[in-house]
Amino acid sequence: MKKSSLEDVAKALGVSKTLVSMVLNGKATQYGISKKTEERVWKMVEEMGFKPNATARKLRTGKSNVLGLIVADISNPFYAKIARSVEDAANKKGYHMLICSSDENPKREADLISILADQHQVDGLIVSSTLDDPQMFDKLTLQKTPFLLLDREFASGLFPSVTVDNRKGAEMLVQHLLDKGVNNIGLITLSPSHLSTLKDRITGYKDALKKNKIELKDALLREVSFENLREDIIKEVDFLLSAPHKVRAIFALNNLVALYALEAIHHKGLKIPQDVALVSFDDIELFRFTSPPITAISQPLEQLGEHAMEMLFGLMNNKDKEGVENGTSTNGHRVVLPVELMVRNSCG
Amino acid sequence: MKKSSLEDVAKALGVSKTLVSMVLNGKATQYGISKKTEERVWKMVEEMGFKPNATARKLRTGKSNVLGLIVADISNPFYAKIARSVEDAANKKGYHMLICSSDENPKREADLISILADQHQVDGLIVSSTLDDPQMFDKLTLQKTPFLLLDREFASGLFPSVTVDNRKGAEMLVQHLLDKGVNNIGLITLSPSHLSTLKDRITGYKDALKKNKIELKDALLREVSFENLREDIIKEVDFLLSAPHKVRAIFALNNLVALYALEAIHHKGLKIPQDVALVSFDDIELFRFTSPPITAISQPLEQLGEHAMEMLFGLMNNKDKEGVENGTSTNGHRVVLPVELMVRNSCG
DNA sequence: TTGAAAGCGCTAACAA
DNA sequence: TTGTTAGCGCTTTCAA
Repeated sequence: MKKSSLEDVAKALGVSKTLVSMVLNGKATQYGISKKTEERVWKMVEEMGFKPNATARKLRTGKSNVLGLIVADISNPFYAKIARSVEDAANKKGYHMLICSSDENPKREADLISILADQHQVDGLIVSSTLDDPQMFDKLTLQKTPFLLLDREFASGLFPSVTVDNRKGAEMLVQHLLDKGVNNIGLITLSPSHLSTLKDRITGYKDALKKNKIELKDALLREVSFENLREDIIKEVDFLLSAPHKVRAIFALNNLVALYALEAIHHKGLKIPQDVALVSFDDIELFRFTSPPITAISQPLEQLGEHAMEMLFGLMNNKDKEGVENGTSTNGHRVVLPVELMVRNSCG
Repeated sequence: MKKSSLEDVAKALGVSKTLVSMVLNGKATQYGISKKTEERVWKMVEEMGFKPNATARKLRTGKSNVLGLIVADISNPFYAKIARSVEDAANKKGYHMLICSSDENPKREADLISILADQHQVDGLIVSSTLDDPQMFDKLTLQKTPFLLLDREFASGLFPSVTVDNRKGAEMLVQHLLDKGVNNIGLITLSPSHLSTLKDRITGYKDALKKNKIELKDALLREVSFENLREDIIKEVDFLLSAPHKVRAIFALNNLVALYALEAIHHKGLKIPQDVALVSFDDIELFRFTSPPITAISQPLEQLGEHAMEMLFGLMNNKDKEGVENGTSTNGHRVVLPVELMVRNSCG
């Protein structure tokens, strides 16, 4: 059973492909096609089970109704939720998602961007980028591929982006610890350390200390590598909890770090929050179930997806309107969403 | 900066499109193109940053290097892990994934299948199906769209599939409880109840009881609805733990059920495992962190993806070889992977 | 060793 | 109100 084409439908009806195409694209009235003919077309389309070939359509119109999404790791619940929220928002507009994981590997991400944008020519691209160098995005801008940065942005702030207030979130988290009377707070971040999310969170940490006139000790800012997370974290937790620092709290810069830190702390036979408090960015469902439940910063994931789609569609439409020059400024295409402190029992 | 086409490259070199195409597809030697010419082509391709347009290629060859994946919900960590494992296996062969969530909605799933297979014409399709009626898959078989069922299959067993041994897993879980001396075990499954995974797990539960000569009480088999999970589970947990049944253990048929059951039990102020034991299918990372950690059946997710891809590629290749009639039998295209019991502290 | 030309299935400008 | 035709960018037969 071969799939039927526009031509098959047209032949079966004894009309032209044009006619069928016009009806299918809802342009029957626009072209003044008689109601009767239109109905005949619809009936035959139904009968033959005809579905327009998206590939051919794309080749002709340049539109595929496919968008690309690149995240660090789709199996990380944080990105899985983001992906779902983006998927839902896209579906509402008739789009589907090509989803790829970069594993925080810049080379891989650059390849993926090129594959999605240049080869598959997605209609739009959403990237939670791990790149340090904005060159790939300059290229996308030049070749007018609509794209936006999700969750992470570049220092320049020149590209359209939807992010959350990482600085503020970190500040809230640290302030919460200070309010609880803990002020010797170790921080564990991870490489690649150029990520805006991580930098902003560190800034938030510093801001909170400064506001409370607490001395910043650089030795308490630890960095672990993404490739060697587990071992590194065990080491750093050990370092922070031992003399001379003996921190009373650990601020994990993302959910993965928090999880491994939690294990490391338990492994040392220490109690949370009695012996050490633990807070994390990236609230994930898991944190409600740990012992004790972990205080974390929750991000409005559904809104991230919705805003991202709205903005991307704006960019996709703008693309056609030639007059508008957008490339040197984000033209208001920059959204920062507020975050929420989820207080649980990991800080006493 | 417009993207360059084959023609642009050809013109720049003063050769034909054919030549460039042949070189690009690694057929230079096959067609006896001179080394010198080949090199000139590669150089120009590099210089102009030319990337072949996958859409045009697809239209011509019928191959897009895109595969479809439909799961219930990509934000469910279980499916997120599966998706990642499938993505990795696909990438190794140069393929990328269009990923969609069906929300256990049969209508939605049928639509998605049609969109991916008929409109986008993916080269292959992997479905963790929520459908009761195999009709959609009969259609795919007829129109020779390579596909396979992942995680869930149909009673007929006629379609290619990669699943895990759900029956055995459930039996192991129940046997584990029995070994611990708990034999009054309530089971919570969920609708849609026709899913092979759920049915097989229930069979496993029954088999374990039978082998141990324990009477099966149908009243202990509870079903909650996917749409109203939380409330239903609270109700059923309540029912099972109260007189007259007063079960000593609850077997959650999947990870979502387990999570809500855990909350419900905690909410009632009961202790696990002292007051009631809890076990679950679908091991997720979260279960290691709950209090207490939950004993569960772990599935070989990476292997699921690998086997799925291997089988799908087999089907995709077979498709071309006309002689082979495969449609009435799975021709060995049916893999059932073993599962593992992860004993933790939720059973005493 | 290379090129010309057809055609994948669709849309849209133009013609009738 | 409907049809003819060109062409999106590529691969592939056939010819040279």
